[in-house]
Amino acid sequence: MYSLAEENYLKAIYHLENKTQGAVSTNAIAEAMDTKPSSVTDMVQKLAEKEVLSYVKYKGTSLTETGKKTAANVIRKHRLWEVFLVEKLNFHWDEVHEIAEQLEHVQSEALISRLDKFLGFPDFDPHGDPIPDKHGNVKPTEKKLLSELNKNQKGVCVGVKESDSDFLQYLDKKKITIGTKISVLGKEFFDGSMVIQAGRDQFFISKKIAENLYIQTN
Amino acid sequence: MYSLAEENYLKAIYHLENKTQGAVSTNAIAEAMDTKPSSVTDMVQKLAEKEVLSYVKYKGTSLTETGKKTAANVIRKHRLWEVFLVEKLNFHWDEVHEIAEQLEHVQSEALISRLDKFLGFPDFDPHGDPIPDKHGNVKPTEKKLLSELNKNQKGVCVGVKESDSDFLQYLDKKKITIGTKISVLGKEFFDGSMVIQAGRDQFFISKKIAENLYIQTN
DNA sequence: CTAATTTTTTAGATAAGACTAAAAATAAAA
DNA sequence: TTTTATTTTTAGTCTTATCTAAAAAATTAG
Repeated sequence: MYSLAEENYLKAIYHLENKTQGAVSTNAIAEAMDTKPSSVTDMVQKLAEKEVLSYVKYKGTSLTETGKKTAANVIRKHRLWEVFLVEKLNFHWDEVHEIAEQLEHVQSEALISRLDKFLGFPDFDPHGDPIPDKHGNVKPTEKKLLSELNKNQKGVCVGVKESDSDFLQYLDKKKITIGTKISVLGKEFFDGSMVIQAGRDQFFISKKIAENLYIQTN
Repeated sequence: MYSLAEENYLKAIYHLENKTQGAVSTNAIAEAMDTKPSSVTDMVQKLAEKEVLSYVKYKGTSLTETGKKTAANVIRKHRLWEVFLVEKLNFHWDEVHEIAEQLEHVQSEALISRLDKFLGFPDFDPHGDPIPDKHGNVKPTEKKLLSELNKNQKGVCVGVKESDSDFLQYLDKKKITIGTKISVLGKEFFDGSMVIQAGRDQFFISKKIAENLYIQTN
């Protein structure tokens, strides 16, 4: 269907579209893909012919519906494999990205739908990012940083912002993982620090920690 | 390390070496890979430079120790993934080959060793073929066709010769699968038919069936 | 509103892997 | 042992995806 390179371009453009608005610039794609702008121009022209994106010279590109669906499907596969690696093979959150980058390109509808079932139809990957459904739809989620919550608000930990190794070890120690219920017992406006309930433990966390944890509140 | 194409060549040559003796001919490789002999010559010359095989013009090629190890490793990955697909994702024996052809090229030592553990360190793939260990060694096994056994001999079903869809359904119906213990209760020399005990059931099978089932007898 | 700078595109080249057509070895037949 | 047939290799092309260097738009500054 699509080559490995094409899938990677679609994925990168998809992510860039969700990060900023308007058409995606050639340079931005080049940087995201760690390649040269001239290579991007070539590829983008090819993908435009295939109608997965629209491209206007000097103006940038944006994915068509087909392109979005295709990209979301690659991302779906990536995230399902990440769940597999962490849940079944006991990898750590921060070890799975590169492997999933390879697994995401394996072509087989049947494989993915069976994997999905095997994993219990997960909604989020181990970093808390939502897993698109088989039609490429991502259910919009109320994902906020813990630091945005106020006293007495609560939610479920769905991910981290930066998956720094030290930070992940901290979370391990505090037994915070995807799915852990968290409520804000107190918040200090002076420094942004909080007292929270995480699972059945209560403890103090700094603003830096709170700004690195994603919470789903709906 | 090695490209996808290179890995596929090594794998094909490995299989061909085990099927016939002496150097493997260019034409044989071309047929196995469904490509043209001229392409094979190119690739084989490249692989000779990399010292994974030795190649003498017009005389054919044979894998070096490094080449054998590399090929066995790809085959190891292929077979482990097949076990995963059948045991964990409930695919049928005859559906997994193409998917495993893709998965076998995913590069990650850690992934394979964890997968191996997750699957309980299997010795055989769903077709009964032995899984090489991490050093590329295949333990020699006493694999015979059921039709070669005589009265009162027994063993364990380790695979099928031709994985025809009708045949697999027959095995399903008879509850014969990899690991099923089989003993020959009676054998008719006239037509090669047998009465066997398979698991806890006893029944009659034709010569055609017996010639299609691999049994490990040691 | 020109000039300078940045961004983007074009043109031409390269490497991997495959192909076709033709040449060279080897093997088989007469 | 020549001749014929088969196998294998070489030479030259093609495609995909990349690159560098140079040209062309678009932006920003003066």
